[in-house]
Amino acid sequence: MKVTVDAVVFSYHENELKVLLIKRAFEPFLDMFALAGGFLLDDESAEDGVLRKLKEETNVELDYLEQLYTFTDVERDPRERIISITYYGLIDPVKHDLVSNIHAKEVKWFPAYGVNYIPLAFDHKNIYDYALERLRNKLQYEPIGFELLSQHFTMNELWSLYNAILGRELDIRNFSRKILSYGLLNESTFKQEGGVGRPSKMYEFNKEKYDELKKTGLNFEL
Amino acid sequence: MKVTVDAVVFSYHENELKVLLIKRAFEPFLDMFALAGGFLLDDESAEDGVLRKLKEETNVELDYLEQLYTFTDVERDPRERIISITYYGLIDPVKHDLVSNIHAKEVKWFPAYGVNYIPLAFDHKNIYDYALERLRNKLQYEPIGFELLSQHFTMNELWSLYNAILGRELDIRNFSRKILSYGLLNESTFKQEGGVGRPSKMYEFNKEKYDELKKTGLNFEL
DNA sequence: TCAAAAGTGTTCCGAATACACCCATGA
DNA sequence: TCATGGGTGTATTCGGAACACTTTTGA
Repeated sequence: MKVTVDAVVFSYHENELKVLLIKRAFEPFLDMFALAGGFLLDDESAEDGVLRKLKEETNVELDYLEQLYTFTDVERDPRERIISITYYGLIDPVKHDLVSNIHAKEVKWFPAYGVNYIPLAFDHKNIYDYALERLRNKLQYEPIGFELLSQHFTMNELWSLYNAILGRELDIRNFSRKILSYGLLNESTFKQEGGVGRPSKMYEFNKEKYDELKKTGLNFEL
Repeated sequence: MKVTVDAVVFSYHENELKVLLIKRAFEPFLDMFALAGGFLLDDESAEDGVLRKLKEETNVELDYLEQLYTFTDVERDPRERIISITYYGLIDPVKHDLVSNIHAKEVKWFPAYGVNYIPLAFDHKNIYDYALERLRNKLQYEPIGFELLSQHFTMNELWSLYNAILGRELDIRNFSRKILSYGLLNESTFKQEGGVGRPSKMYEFNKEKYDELKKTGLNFEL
């Protein structure tokens, strides 16, 4: 039985959630857009396989990777029986530059909410939907939003990201208070540059603190 | 690459959460306890494969089945590269009778909290831990507790089940109010039999109502 | 009529929400 | 000094937690 790995990679830039798609350079589904991915090798774990394929096909390196689901429908691949172990990944926007290569005809960020209008190869639409739902849920009870921002960010940027992904307008004052109350953010020495009005404080996510709190049973919410 | 499916099957009887294990009849790990499972066939989905293997090895038929995680460590099987798609299942206690067969030397329910003291084959201990954690989490935000009870049950039985799985004593009055507030339980025409004191009302889970409410965005909690 | 367990009502507290005002900065 | 966006404080509301009493049944 053959096994592939596929990844739904999200990024947040231009005030929008984006997803990484490639235009297929081979049959089946030649020239159609699809998730990055490919066959898993015998000497690598699925995680390693995903990272390898992403590097090959898109040149991105992830900051966060989580297994999503394994799709096993008998008919999901027109060639033969192939199951797919799927992942979703998050990436720092400063790393979002893409590099063309022989594995794909095109590599591109698509607005996440426009993907519905693009036909995708295989059952990749299902996988994408599943990933988006998972991202939305997870965002609300795990501090993963930071993975989609640069190391130093303003509260407003974090808030905009939450609004964009959750699709509703949160009260920024309550949001800010809540986020800060977990003590997971350090004030950064960076200063916001440009823009009118009072410059915002910048923060950075304190991963060590998070790992420490997780042991004692932190429950992050909203 | 070979692919197996493995299942962590939970049941609740004798006021205890139990897990289904089999004693292996073949190498490797001959005579060791392990999860039910086996190789996935080319013409079946993973779900179908799990149900087939469970039927073969233990004769149980599940009321609830959910994919857990796919384990892909290169070294997880001493024979060769084998990945495992794992599931957890829940079963109505009236169906908990087990049947011996040629696929396993023994088929047995173990108290869930005693599994730590039993060496398990392969990486099945990891899988089991993962399943228990998932069950605990899921119990608190999806109405799956009913799947572990008979069709007709008392509020006290449901409450005991929650206490046993979550490992803490909930306030039964608040618990009862909360559960009933979702309107997912129908009062059953059954009457509790035997026992001292005032007989309890019996309820049954209304799955149709649940499916209906889920569409309009129910969020069950605790 | 008594014991045992089921069932209902009420108070209290804290967190979530909604909302208004003050502050810092650059032009 | 003024416009712009950042930051803080507070009243209100709602749900969760804690807790005590009444009801129903079988013996």
